[in-house]
Amino acid sequence: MEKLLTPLPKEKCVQKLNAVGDALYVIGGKWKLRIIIAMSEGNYRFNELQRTIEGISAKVLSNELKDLELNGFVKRTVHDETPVVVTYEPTEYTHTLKNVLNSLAEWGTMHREKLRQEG
Amino acid sequence: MEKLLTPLPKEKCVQKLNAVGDALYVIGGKWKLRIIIAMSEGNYRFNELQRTIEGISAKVLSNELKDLELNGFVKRTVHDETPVVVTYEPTEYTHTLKNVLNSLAEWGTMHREKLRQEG
DNA sequence: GTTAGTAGTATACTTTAGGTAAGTAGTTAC
DNA sequence: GTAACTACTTACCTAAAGTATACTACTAAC
Repeated sequence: MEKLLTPLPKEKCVQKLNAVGDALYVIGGKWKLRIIIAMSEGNYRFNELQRTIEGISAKVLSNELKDLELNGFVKRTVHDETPVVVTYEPTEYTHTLKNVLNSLAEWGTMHREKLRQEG
Repeated sequence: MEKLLTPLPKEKCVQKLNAVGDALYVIGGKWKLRIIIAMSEGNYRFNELQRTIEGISAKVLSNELKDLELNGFVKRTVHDETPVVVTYEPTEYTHTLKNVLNSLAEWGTMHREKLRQEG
């Protein structure tokens, strides 16, 4: 069996695998990236996020927000208003995900279109 | 509450959420992207993949490969050799994930480095 | 004959992610 | 007073994912 492509050295491959593994560890799962997108598009409040992200329950949203906050992607603020308002905002660090989000959204759009054409 | 950024219209946001949702539906989960990377780096055989991808079991690898084949990311070939050799190769369609994989690997590397510095 | 390699499958069990539904606590409007 | 909004929490359940070990069946080397 000959190789189909010139592969990177094994070490490089493992490095890439580890990098992607680290990324998935913090932003993997069904909801995290969607929450980040919804936040980045101006949805800052709990119920606003829940309404925007179709299918997510309050429990899951609550848990995921805590997780994202812990990992430095979300800043939670309780405002002194009445009724109480809580906002969740993307941090500076979240903006480093820009390329990831854009390439994923772009690919998803292309894939969706491909599926649509194939029926 | 004023908006922090000028958000896209709601419709655009939902479109982006759906696109990412579609993407995650086929390439989400703990292993699929790692398998695609390992394959793309010249690991074509079952045990070779299992050795390269740390932590994956034969059962999971077997299931994920079937899934990836079904979705058009993997071409499975049984070779007439002795002992029997089976190869799993990335398809043309898999190459459309290039940007996704690169941006994710790049971000993961950066994130890993950040974690390392923070201890 | 035994060890090691090829590529898996089978079985059984555990863990975790996520889903469902209801409840809590406070405020405001009618 | 009661309905509806805010932002959640709690308890329970299920299905998917993961772990562990053993097993098949074939070949080659020692």
